[in-house]
Amino acid sequence: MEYKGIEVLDSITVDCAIFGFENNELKVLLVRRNIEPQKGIWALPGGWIGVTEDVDDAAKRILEEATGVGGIFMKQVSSFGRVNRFPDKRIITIGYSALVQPQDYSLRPGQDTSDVVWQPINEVGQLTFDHNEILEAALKSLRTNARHALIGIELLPEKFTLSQLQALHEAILGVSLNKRNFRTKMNKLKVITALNEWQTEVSHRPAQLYTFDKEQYYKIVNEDYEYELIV
Amino acid sequence: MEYKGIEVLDSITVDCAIFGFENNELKVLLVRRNIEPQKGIWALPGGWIGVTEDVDDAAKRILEEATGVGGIFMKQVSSFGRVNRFPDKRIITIGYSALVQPQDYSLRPGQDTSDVVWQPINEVGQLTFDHNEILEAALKSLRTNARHALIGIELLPEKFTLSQLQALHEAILGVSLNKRNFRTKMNKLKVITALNEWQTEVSHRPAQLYTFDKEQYYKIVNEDYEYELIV
DNA sequence: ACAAAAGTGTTACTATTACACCCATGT
DNA sequence: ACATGGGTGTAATAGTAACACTTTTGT
Repeated sequence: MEYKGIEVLDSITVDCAIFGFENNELKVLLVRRNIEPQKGIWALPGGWIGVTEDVDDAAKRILEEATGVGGIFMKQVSSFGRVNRFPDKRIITIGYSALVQPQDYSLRPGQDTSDVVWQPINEVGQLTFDHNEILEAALKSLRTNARHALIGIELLPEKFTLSQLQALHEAILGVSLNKRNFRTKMNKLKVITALNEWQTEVSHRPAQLYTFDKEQYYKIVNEDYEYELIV
Repeated sequence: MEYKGIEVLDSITVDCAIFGFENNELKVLLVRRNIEPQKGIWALPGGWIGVTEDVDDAAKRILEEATGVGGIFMKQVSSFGRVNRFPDKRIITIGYSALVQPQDYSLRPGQDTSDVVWQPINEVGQLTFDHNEILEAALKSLRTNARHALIGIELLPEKFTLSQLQALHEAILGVSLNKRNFRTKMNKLKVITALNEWQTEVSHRPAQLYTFDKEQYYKIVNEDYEYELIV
């Protein structure tokens, strides 16, 4: 099958759940379809896979087309293969997920979309096809990571306060956490480093700024719980 | 594309990593390819997806064709989409995984395979295409479950001893565990129930038999760590 | 002085880890 | 009697959870 002059696979697509954190809210990138079927309905950004393109690369390209920025690490979530998930035609889709900082991106609709927005995760309505299901799977994987305190490096600015980090975890997990214990845990994990800098221009005691200890952070991410044995 | 008289998708396949536990060893089901390309090379059982068949159902059917028994729950592991993973043709595959008891199955080669064997996990050599990678991903997911003590109900007989259960965990995780602590943990999780029955005809103190508390077992499985929060 | 958010002390409880030891059976 | 695996007691340490309190800023 050909699409925009490129030979693509005709029964597989990629759909992306791109998460951002802004104003202490977890948001997801949605586009409004400007083509049939389901024209006008909100959807996760998605697209076809080139015949000579790795699926991981297709996911990156599709994100880039939707947001204007590339080089983001896309993680595969799962594939979705029910017969009737897409009307008229049999299409299997592979769901991908990524975490970014909305302020780094200037959104512009792609060729087949009329709008692009950062939608608060609690205000996502009915999406097209099985995209709500894909989004749920991506969220679940995000939560699994957050429970192990391995989230934030992509979603927060270089310097951040512990309250911001806690708000992020609360937004992702959808629960409220105990301040004292959250801090104890973060310190114990050694994934953050205190800077000799403080917030300014706030009408209360300024919070100390922190950065992620990238070495320790990625060390834990790559271990991937491999050594977390029972007993 | 047509295969054995059925219309199938032509650039997607399913490959299955089927695990079994026998003689205190973790094993995986391998088939020897009897068609080109890579005829004669060992592989995970796999096949095409019917145009009117859910991908999950395709996985079940393929397992059934390889082992002669159906109705097993197949869990999706991941998809594999590198351009050159399959020679000559662009094919993306979706990896599935299942756990069974080898003694329940009588193996017979399918139409495109010359042999089917239960291969000990430590004696798996070079497989065809990227099947070693698919197997690794399936194993990793299996280990993640085992670390949370959520393994065994599919791999052990109805009644089993705690030593068998421990041997299973050790085989999957590839480590040795402390007997005392293993038992304490299993009891605490309440996923097993002691029976009023003991081993017979062993030349040492007979072990007490246990069953899984299915309700508690599946309750934990379905929670899927959803409530295991940090802090 | 007060509001607001940052940040710390402490305690009770639960889980993990590591050893040492006892028990019941067949030979 | 002893070899073999089954099975338990216990104590030190580490992690979790809950709550109360102090600190520093702007208004």
